[in-house]
Amino acid sequence: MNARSGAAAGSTTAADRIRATATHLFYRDGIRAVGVDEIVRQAGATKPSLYRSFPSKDELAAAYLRDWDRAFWQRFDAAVAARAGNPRAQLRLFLRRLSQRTRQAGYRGCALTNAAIEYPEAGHPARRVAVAHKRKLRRRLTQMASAMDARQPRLLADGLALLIEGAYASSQLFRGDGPARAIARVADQLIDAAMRGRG
Amino acid sequence: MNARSGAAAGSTTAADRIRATATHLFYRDGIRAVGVDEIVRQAGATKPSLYRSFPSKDELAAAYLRDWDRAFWQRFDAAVAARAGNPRAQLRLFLRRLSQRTRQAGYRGCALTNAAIEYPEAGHPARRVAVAHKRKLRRRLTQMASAMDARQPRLLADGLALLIEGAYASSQLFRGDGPARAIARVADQLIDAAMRGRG
DNA sequence: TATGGTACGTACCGAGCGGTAACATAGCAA
DNA sequence: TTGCTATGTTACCGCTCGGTACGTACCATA
Repeated sequence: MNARSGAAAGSTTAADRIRATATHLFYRDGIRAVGVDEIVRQAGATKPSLYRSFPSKDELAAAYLRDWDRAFWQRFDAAVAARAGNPRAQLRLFLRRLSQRTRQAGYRGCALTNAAIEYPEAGHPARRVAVAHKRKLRRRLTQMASAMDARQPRLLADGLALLIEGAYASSQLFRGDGPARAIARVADQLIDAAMRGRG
Repeated sequence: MNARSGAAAGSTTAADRIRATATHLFYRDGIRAVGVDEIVRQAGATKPSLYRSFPSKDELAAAYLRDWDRAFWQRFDAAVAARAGNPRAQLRLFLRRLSQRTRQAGYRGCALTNAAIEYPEAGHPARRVAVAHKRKLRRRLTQMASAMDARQPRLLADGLALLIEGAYASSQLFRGDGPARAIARVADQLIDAAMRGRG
């Protein structure tokens, strides 16, 4: 009889429960702050089960971040699909939803950014995932800026990237009514500036 | 005979060397990643000396962050003094210097933001210092936006705050040529937008 | 030369860390 | 019945963590 009480009671396999519990705890408390004992305890599993499915805690963290990356692009692509053919509206929708998320209780910013800050060491598995994600985001933003026919697509993309990262960080410093609430309006000003004298 | 080799060889007292070494290691590796043993070892001191000067590692971290806060406002006020009476120029100078700093080797963003991410728990001493700092910064930015006679000072201040936090975070994800390089130009666009139709 | 304060080191504590070895068990398919 | 897969159980490893009880060298003053 297991004492499965935590985040993953419904899952079937131990690996799934461990992954789900790790996701919950890593995001809430930070990766370094959470021990593997605590993870398996809350998952209703044991350490050998963890190490049968993941070669190390670092790799478990990397898996958690890959999950996050996947979920991020689902949200991103959902906004893109909802405003097909209109990159400016796609961006606006994504940012408005992001701004709403930052106000939710328990919001702790971007797991990938947080992990990169927790693990500054160059080759760390968690860091690798984070860096790859951010590069891809920057590319996507540049493509969208180009599709909008912005005057300097790279400059607009970088401005938007700064706003997004700023929303992630500041939402952890101000609860609820921080600067993140302004991101959609401010992004609009940036896009306006980039479009001035265009279609 | 002590083996003082690290960051604080010139200092006289053990407390000073410990503080200087902690600053160096905390900033480079993160607070959680650095043990007190490593600090005192590199400071050429011992743990009792640490705990005579600081009640706990958490309070040592808080002291480190208070130092950082002080240094930040020195940089900020230096830019203000160099462009007396011209808040827009003050901001531009500060951001240009910030953008340069983000490109330096070993730059790891804002120690206060990093600490807040490492310690999400509400009452943590390190977090307290970080939150107080960010509130003060937001107030200062709002004052400057008002002094510029911006249309919506709070909105401009929040936009600038997002850019600044974004520069801190993204400079840790992209080395050298990340979005942070654009912060001064992008901030100018925001200020332009806020001033449109004004003096 | 005795006293007292300051500054510091030696040696240790219990607890937790990430990770592993050896073995038991339950369920299911051939 | 056999064997495979997935899981749990128990016990352990070496190491590091933050933190402390206690002893000591030095130095100024009297």
